Amino acid sequence: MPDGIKVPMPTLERLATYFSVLTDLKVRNIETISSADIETRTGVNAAQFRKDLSYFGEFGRPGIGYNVIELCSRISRILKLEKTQPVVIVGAGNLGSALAGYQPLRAENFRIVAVFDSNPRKIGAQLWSLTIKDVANIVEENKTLKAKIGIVAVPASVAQEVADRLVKAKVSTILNFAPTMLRLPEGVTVRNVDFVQELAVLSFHLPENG
Amino acid sequence: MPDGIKVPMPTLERLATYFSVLTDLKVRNIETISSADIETRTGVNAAQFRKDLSYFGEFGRPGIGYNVIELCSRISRILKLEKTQPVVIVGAGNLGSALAGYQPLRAENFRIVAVFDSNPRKIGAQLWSLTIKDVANIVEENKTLKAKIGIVAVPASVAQEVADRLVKAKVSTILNFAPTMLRLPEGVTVRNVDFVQELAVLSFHLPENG
DNA sequence: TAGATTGTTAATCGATTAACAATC
DNA sequence: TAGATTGTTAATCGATTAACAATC
Repeated sequence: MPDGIKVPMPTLERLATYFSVLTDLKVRNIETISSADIETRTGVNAAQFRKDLSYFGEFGRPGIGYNVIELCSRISRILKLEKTQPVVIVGAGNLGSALAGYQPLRAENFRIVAVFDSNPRKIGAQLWSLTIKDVANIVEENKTLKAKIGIVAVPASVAQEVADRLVKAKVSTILNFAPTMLRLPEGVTVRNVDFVQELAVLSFHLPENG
Repeated sequence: MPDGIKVPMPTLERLATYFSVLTDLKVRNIETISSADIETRTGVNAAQFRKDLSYFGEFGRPGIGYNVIELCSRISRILKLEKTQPVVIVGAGNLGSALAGYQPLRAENFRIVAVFDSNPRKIGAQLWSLTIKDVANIVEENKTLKAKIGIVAVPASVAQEVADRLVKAKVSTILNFAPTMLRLPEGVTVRNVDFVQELAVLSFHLPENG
């Protein structure tokens, strides 16, 4: 995987899609696929697929296609999904709790290792197999947990504060569910998931009457 | 709002962001803003902001800027957020439950009017102020509910089946949380939210060692 | 009037896709 | 060899941004 070239964000997002489709094919014992197959299964143009892979090297054999197992494992390596990633969640409300118990994350090698909250009523309570911890101790706690991925599942009003704490706790990538723009230092990657925004876009597409 | 011109998807997404920022400014009694202000608050380039608005008409005054209240209400109209939108959720698991109780949706004029599930243990149970209903009856139920927006919060294995039912129930836009590509008829809009994909992209950005 | 800021055009940038030589 | 399909180049498409005349 030649580095130094910047990979377009859409390519990375599609890579995750390919991985999920390939995992499925692997389970179903399908050995080989072509870029054309990928197109029918994902809607991504075949040339797009090949181009996406080309950022990371050569993966297929002309005339034959791609070996499912090999391609799957190479994408896994590119996305750093081979080893289990510890993840911390801040916010033990409905959303944080749902995420903590979300099975597909575990299936994909992400392990929720701690859930933090600031509410004294929640601290100490059990959530799935975890004990909710005081967010005030996150810097200390993460010295042993060593999570590099953090999830912000708190109201917008306290999201920046929580994000700052995560950065202090040496978390370097953040998935933000609060509908607010986080200001973060260089080197920290954020992705925002905004349910209201998603629904607003759908709302725009609603038929005019009816 | 001259129609017939296709609005880029990124523009629509940013429109929702502007709306949320403007709502906040309105509450804080700020009367006027410039595109440069928007840039500092959202990170969106000032020219981009003006271009985004230009798809829908003229909104500001040269030399002055934009009236917060007016701009807010016009974006609200563009995104069809002025009147309350009924929304149905299929899937009363952790995620569906969290979404049903998610306050910011309500604040933005989306009203969860029903939650459906297929599990007999869940059907009839209370969730917030709603009674969980049998998904088998969704077509019938939605004749009175008249929801045009549906949320799919079920496992990937049954997502397509659920989406088909939603379409039969005259839902025309779907927010899909299942990590699978839904095949839907022309005229039905889908947006996918994939937590695993989000984390996979973050995973890619993780520092090589540490 | 001078200063600020819009709406829009034109230039730039980047991502998608078609086409094809290389190769299995 | 003939047919299939890759990896990559070049053409196309679309989105972002800089620049500026219009205007408050």
